Amino acid sequence: MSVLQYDIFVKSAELGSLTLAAEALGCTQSNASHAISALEKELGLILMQRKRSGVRLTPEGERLLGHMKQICQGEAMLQEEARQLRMGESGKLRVGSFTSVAVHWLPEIIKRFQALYPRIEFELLNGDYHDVDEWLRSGKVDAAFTRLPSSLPCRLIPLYEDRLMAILPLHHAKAKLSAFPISEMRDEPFISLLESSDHDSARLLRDAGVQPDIRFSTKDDYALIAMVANGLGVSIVPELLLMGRADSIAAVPLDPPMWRSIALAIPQSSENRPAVKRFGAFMEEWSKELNIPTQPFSK
Amino acid sequence: MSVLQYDIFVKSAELGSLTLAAEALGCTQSNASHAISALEKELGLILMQRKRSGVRLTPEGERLLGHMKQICQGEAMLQEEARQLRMGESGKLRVGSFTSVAVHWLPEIIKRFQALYPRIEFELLNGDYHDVDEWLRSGKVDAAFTRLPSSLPCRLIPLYEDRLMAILPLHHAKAKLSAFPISEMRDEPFISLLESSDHDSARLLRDAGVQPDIRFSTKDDYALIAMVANGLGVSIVPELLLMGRADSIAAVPLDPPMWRSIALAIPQSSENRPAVKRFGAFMEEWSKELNIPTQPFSK
DNA sequence: CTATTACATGAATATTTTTCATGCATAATA
DNA sequence: TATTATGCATGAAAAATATTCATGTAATAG
Repeated sequence: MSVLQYDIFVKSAELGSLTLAAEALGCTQSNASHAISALEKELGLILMQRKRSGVRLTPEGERLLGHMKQICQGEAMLQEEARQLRMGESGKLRVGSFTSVAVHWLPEIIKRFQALYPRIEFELLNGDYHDVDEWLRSGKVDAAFTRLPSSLPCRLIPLYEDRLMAILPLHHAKAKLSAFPISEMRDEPFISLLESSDHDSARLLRDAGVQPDIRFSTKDDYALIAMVANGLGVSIVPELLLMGRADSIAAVPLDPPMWRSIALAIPQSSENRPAVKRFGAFMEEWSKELNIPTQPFSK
Repeated sequence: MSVLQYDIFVKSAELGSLTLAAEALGCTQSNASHAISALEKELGLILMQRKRSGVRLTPEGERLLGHMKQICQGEAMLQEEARQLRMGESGKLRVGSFTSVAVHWLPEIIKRFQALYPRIEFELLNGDYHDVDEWLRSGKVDAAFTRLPSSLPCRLIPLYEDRLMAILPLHHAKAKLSAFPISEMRDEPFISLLESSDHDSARLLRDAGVQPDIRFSTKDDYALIAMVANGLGVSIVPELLLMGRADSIAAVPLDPPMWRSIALAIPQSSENRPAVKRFGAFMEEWSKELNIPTQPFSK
C-alpha cells in the first residue's frame, strides 16, 4: 500500500471531501475514490461514509486515522531529511587522520567547516598511516588524510608538503646546525616509532642506506618527542608534528632535505556523497590558504 | 513508494544482507536489490554500500533508517488495529436511546457487553423518539433503540413488549383498580410530554378518540412522574419507565391493554461494521433473557 | 585457481495506481 | 415538481511500479 494513499485518506478526512482532497494533492477525484476503496478493501473495513454532501469518517476510520497520519508524517520527515542530505547541508562525515593532522589541523578545519555547514556532523578516527589506508579501503571513512604517493582507489587532493626534520635535545651539540646530514644519524642514539616500516623516518633512512642505532621505540608521536626532549636520543619527524614545541626540543632540516606529501583521500565510493563533496571542495580551498609563515621552525 | 520497500530496507539494514532480508520477507533477492536501488534513486542518495560480505548502511542510510522504521512501525500498528477492528474486538459503538432505555437497560447492557469485549467503547446519545430516528437516518449512531413499527432503512431487532400504564398519585381513588379504562382519562387532569404528537400516550389517546384534559406539559419523563406523584394529575407512560418507582406513584394497566414495542435498529450502513454486528448479536441474546418476573408492577 | 557467495542487471511479467469518460444519487434551485 | 448542479462510484484503458527469472560479476575462501 503506497504512502500516497494514506495521504489521500488523511486529506479527505481533513477536508471532508474527496474532490477537494484530490485537488489539494493534484490528482483526480476518481483516483481518490479508487484509492480509498482500495484501502478499505485491503483493511477489510469501511473507513468513510460517502454522502452527497461529502465524506465522513466511520469510527473505524477515525481509529485508524492517527496511524495513517503517523505514517504520512514519517514520510514527510524522511523526504525532508533526504532533501537536506541531497543538498549536502546535513549529513555525517567520517574522517580518518593520523596524529599530526588530528592535532594541528583538524580542530581548525572542523571549526571552519561547521561554521559553513552547521548541520553536518563529524566522526573522527585517528590511527597510523596503515590504519587510515585500511579505513579508506574498507569504506569505514568518507575521507582521510594520507601520504602521497598512494595507490588507493581514491580521489587524492594534495594539501601540503611537510618537511621532515631531525629533532634533538635542546642543548645537543648539533642543535644549531642549519642542516642535519642524514648519514650522521647513525652516530646518535635513535628513537623510533613502533611498526616503523611504514613510517616516514624509517623509509627515509632505508632509502639513504643509513642504519640507525635504535635505542627506544614507542607507539606515540608525542612520547617520542618527549624522549628526545629528555636527551635519550634523536629522531626524524615531520615538521607539522612539532608545531608549538620549539621550547622543548631543537629541530633541524635534513641534508638532503626531505618532505612528506600530505593529501586528502576520498574513496570512489564516497565521492558523490553530497556532504563529502562539500568537504572535498572545502579542503581544496583550505590547502590554498596554507601559508608557510605560520611554520614553527623556519630557518 | 510502497511501505514494503521500507520494510525491505529496514530488514536489510538489520540483517546486513539483501539475501537474508529477502528470505525473511518472503521475496526474491533480486526484488530486494531492485527495491533498494529504486529507493536510492527516488531519494537521490546512496543508502547502502554493497559488498560480497553483505550490505552496510552509509551515513545517509543510517540517518534515514529511523524515519523508515517509524513508517514501518506505523504500518504495523495500523494493521494490528485494523485486525482488531475486523475481528470486532475493538471499536466504537455509537448508540442512541430514549430515556427509559437509557436509564433502566443501558447500564446493565453496557456492563455485560464490556465484560465480553473490553476494547469496544461506547458513545451514548439520548433523546426522544424523534431525535433517535434522525440519528439513525443520518448515520450519527451505529445502533439505536426505537419503537416498532418503524419505516427506517434498518435491520430491526424486536426486544420487548412494554406495557403502557396509567399512572396516578398513590392515594388516588382509582389507584386500586386492576385496569384503567382509557375513556376515563378525560375525567382527570392530564400531564403530558411536550412535542407529544410522537409520544406513546398521545398516539394512544388519539387512537382511542379520547381528548385528555391537559393541564401541564413537560419535556422530561421523570418530571412528568414527579408531577403525578405530587397529585397534579394522571398520565400514561410505558412500564419500563416506572421501574423502582412503586413507592411514589400508583400504576395501573390500561383497559384495553396497550403496549409499545421496543426494538434495536441498526442502519444498513452500519450493519456490517464488526463491532456493530457483535452488538446486534449480543442484544438478540439479551432480549431472550428479558424475563417478565422482574417487572415492577405485576397485577 | 576454482568454487562459492552475495549482490547486480535486463527483460519479461504481474500488479497497482492513475486517468478518462461516464453513471448515479441527492440536495439545492427555479 | 422538475431541473440542475454537485459529489462520489465505476469500469476499462493506460501508465507506472513491483516482482520474478535467468543470468552476470566480483570478491573471498578453500
